[in-house]
Amino acid sequence: MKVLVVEDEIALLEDIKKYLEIEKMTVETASDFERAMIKIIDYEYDCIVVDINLPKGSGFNIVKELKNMKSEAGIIIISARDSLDDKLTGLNLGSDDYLVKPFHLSELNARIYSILRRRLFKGDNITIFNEITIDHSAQIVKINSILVSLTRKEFDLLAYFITNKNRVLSQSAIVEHLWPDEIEFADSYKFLYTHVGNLRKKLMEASCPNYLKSIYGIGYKWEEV
Amino acid sequence: MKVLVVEDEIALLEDIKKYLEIEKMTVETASDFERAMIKIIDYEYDCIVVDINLPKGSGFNIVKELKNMKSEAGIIIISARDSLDDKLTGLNLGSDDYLVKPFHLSELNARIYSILRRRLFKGDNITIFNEITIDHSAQIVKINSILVSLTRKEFDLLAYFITNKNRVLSQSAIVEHLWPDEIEFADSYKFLYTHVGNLRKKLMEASCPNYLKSIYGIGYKWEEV
DNA sequence: CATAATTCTTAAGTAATTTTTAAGTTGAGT
DNA sequence: ACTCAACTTAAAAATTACTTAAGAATTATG
Repeated sequence: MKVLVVEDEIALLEDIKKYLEIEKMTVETASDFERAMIKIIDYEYDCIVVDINLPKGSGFNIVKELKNMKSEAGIIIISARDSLDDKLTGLNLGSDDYLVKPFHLSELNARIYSILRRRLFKGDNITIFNEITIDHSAQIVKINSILVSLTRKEFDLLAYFITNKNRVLSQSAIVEHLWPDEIEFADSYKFLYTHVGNLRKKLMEASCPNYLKSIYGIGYKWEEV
Repeated sequence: MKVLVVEDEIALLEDIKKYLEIEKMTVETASDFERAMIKIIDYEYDCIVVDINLPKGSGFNIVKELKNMKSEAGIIIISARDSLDDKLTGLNLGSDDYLVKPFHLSELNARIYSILRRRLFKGDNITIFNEITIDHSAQIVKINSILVSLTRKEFDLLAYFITNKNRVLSQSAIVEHLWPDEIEFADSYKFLYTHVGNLRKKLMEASCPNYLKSIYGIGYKWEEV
């Protein structure tokens, strides 16, 4: 796992580097636009964390250049500005995530892992669980070869359950996975019940056995057998 | 998750203890080098949070001792000094993380969990006691490979007993651990009897030997052999 | 660009499960 | 034999989970 961090505040840069290295990533750093571009051209990274406010050129230009190069790297923008405009500009240009300063290093770490996980699903990626077939790239689910129409949240839920089968998933873990942006409502799981309920109903209508067990006080578990 | 916090500022020590207990960790404390070493020798911890500036010996020596003992515990150093030297000394000695005062308790919590996560990849978040297997992350208990369904209080009780096997636990210690919020302990421990009773019944139904001894007038003890 | 259709979220009411309370019974220690 | 601690049981209270339906917010469509 190779990460490039582009940031001109040296103290923060060092902190990020150290933290990510403890998390077993290979981290390289650059503190201005030019050096960042040199590294980007020379090496392939899995993920690039870039500050918007840089000497000698905006971080947005780095995102643009990456897209021009058709780079496969995930992009996380960090910025002191919290304006919606900046967020949209960043995401429109093709960045994968946007983090407002100040943030916890653990949060940055989580988002990098999230990008990697998404990366794994790229390409024709098909999961099969008994009578259920999930085509992640096409967002299609078939049960006994018959197509089941799920909404996006329902699809994400099912995919998350099945890729973590036989493990107990806490409601907070599920919520954090399905709503990575929401932090405030992390302890309100009311809406999760609705989506779980809808998913269960659709699966039942497709005559799929009930694999999804509720674990009272904790969360859910998708059980094989 | 068992954590030892070594810190001589009592106020900070108490704050940390409270915060981590809310996060469902079992926390023990020590305020000087000697007492810390006594606890480290006697019990196994998953993570040790240690201040560098201690009465009767530097925190660095604790790290050294831990490494000499080939302890598996994760180590987080906290210190007021922000010098790179200290940081490097700490990390070179084999600590996992370094936190500069003042810090947010949530930050400390995140780093402890980070250590726990790393530990998870090593496949070690499972406690085994004879025929009993406790999976702490999944909150699952198996006896002779058969899943036993426990409520959360029952699970917490069993986990607390087994992680403190062969130690006499006072009722007040148990109550304080399972109900960290309650302040009115004066009203005896009637409810503990109920949960202990329920736990015993479930264990017996799963044909588990009776390891849990009552110590008249004091509390309970989970006895090996 | 406005409208329709779908999906997501909120809210309220209900059901299921766990926790606590309370009262009565058993058992240990003096 | 007496006293207090420990245990059992069952029901009330509290918490957590589910269902349903309607209001927002998205997305699709003409």
